[in-house]
Amino acid sequence: MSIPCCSTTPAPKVRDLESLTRVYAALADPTRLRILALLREGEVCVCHLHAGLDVPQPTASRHLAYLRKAGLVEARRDGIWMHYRMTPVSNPVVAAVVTAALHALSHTDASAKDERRLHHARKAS
Amino acid sequence: MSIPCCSTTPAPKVRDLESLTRVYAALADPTRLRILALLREGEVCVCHLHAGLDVPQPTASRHLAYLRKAGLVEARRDGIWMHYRMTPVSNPVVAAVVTAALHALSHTDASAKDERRLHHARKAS
DNA sequence: TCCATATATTCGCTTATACGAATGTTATGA
DNA sequence: TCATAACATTCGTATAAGCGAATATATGGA
Repeated sequence: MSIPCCSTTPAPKVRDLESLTRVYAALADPTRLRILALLREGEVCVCHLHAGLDVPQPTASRHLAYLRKAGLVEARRDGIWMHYRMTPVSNPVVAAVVTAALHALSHTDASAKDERRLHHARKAS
Repeated sequence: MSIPCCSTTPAPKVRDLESLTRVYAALADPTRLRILALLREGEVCVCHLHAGLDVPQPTASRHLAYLRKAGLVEARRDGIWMHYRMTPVSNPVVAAVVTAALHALSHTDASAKDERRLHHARKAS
């Protein structure tokens, strides 16, 4: 597997293992992985996210807060709605980890079902 | 980032998100990441591992058991000693995740120090 | 058989996390 | 100002994980 950071500029050090473990902890939950999969193609509002995931709204909100604190997603307010999107990861080493995660997610059945529910919810609203 | 599984054979499905989250949970601990970094170049016995990590022996043993249950490492007995090595991951999607982890680890200061301690312990024995 | 070394497991405790349910907050519009 | 919709947070509880200390297991040799 080729890692882009090595072929371009000297990669900044991952200061400590702590930051790396925080990313992995954020990925170690099925609901959060499903959220990231739904955000792969762009921002989604919370209402569509929790419809797509078929989980209670507070559950989606809590996991989004977790991902936000881990620096993996960020939010934008649009009136009543909050739109979440993936944060462009500046650290190329962490970016490679996230890219691998997204690739793995694209192979899961759960994500495929979630996407269908998401598209349905978006058409309905 | 190019992922080998897509350019070669059709990748087997990651059956469920559970297996994926178990891998990420296994990676979400600094001691376990450091262990994986030390195993990158081949098998290491527990005595050298816990010397290289500078942690108590039961701590190393517990984390090795965790990694073993997660399917990331396997052990071989050689008399009194147990040698651990990374398990060749059959699932190419999971393999890509692990490869990204190892790459990230290679950028940490902690791993560099651990390797120096490991080499020192090996020479001393 | 008995001992020493290497490794694994258990115990007690503390901390982190996940969930459902309930409640709080913010923005919009009547 | 009040009601409502969309989100966020808190509370209580259950479960999992981490650590130090102690203990158990296994192997090889005297």
